[in-house]
Amino acid sequence: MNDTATRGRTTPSREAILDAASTLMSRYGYAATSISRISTACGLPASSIYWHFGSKEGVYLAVLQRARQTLLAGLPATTVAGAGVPQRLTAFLAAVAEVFDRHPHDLRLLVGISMLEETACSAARAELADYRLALRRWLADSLGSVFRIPGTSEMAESLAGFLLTIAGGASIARWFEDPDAALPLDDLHVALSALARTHERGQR
Amino acid sequence: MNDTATRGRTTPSREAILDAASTLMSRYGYAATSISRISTACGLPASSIYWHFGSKEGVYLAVLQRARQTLLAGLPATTVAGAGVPQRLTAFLAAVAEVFDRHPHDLRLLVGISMLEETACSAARAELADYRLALRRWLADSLGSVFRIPGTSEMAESLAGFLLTIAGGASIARWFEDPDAALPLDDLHVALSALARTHERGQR
DNA sequence: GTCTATAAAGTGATAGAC
DNA sequence: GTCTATCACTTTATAGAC
Repeated sequence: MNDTATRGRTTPSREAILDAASTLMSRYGYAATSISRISTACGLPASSIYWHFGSKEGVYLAVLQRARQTLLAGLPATTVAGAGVPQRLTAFLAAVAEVFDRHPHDLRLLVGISMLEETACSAARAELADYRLALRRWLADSLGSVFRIPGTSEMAESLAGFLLTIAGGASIARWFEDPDAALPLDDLHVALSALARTHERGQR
Repeated sequence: MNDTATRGRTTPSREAILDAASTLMSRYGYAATSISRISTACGLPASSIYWHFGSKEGVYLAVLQRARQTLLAGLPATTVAGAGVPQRLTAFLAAVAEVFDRHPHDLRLLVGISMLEETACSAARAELADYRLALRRWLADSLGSVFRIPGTSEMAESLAGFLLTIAGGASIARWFEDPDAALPLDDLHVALSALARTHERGQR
């Protein structure tokens, strides 16, 4: 990928290409999404795609960056309101579920985008790692607010990791079994409450 | 895919092709794994691959079938021994973790194998669904043994679904972050115990 | 910035000798 | 069952007119 990716920040045609590419890639994966399919999907010739993004990997990288921005921009504040821990936990989990429901597309790009070991350039790997890290950060800070502890505490980090794992697993389940599957909110409430109690007792 | 896939059940060359194909597909996904790469990896010409499996989809299907058999054959008995529920739950989770550690390859085929919406034939979709269902069945029966309830009870099924989700999410985490990441056994013990108590109280 | 045209390589799949 | 050779097509990517 050369530096042509820096040309033209948010022109309509660039966005149209990214729309087509992200739809196709989240559906079929990186390898199975060809430039020609993107071209027919967005109506622009292949050479325009190369002019904007330089290479197929350049398209992939731009798709990931936009997906990350979209999803992170849609996250609510990490300050959770509510009288007690159970109420705040319920409110927080509802917010998580809403993000989960609203962004199946972007989450699939994060979670299920074909294999990465050789397919993607290191920039794409870094982008995905940042993506995941930002989600984890948001979860930990929000959980800190729920339990009135620092978001950087071991407990908040640990609970965030557990929740991120479940969100990833639920994203798989949604794709394998039921496209409308939601997060198991009740189970999560019970499980996170129990884990929090264990942490507070200092048993870990 | 034609019926040539039924020729020769377990000849050495057939196994060699499947070894190469499953390694490549679990690493790079279905779309990014070409017949020629399989050919060079196993040392047999492309035409031999077509003679054995009829098509690329035929190879994929055979890979999935063998992965399923391998993984399911390695599952321990669903009867869990131990004095009390906590002991049996610990023993069971250790067994799950061992399967998780021992079969990263087969689990990746189940979980991460590129996108499926159009790539795979319906036979492959059915194979994957069966695969997942069999795992779920084993989890539910084992959990039934742990809690001394029927494996078909709502509680066992519900806990199995929760655990399967986490195993899938952990498989993602293993691939994204840490190749040696294991299942969060302590967290799972706490979470499953709490969920079981909630079920037994009939609160769900 | 977008168009047509095309190069160079790789793809799935097949034919036919042995 | 495995080999070489090959077909028809698609792939990524570029050249150059407008």
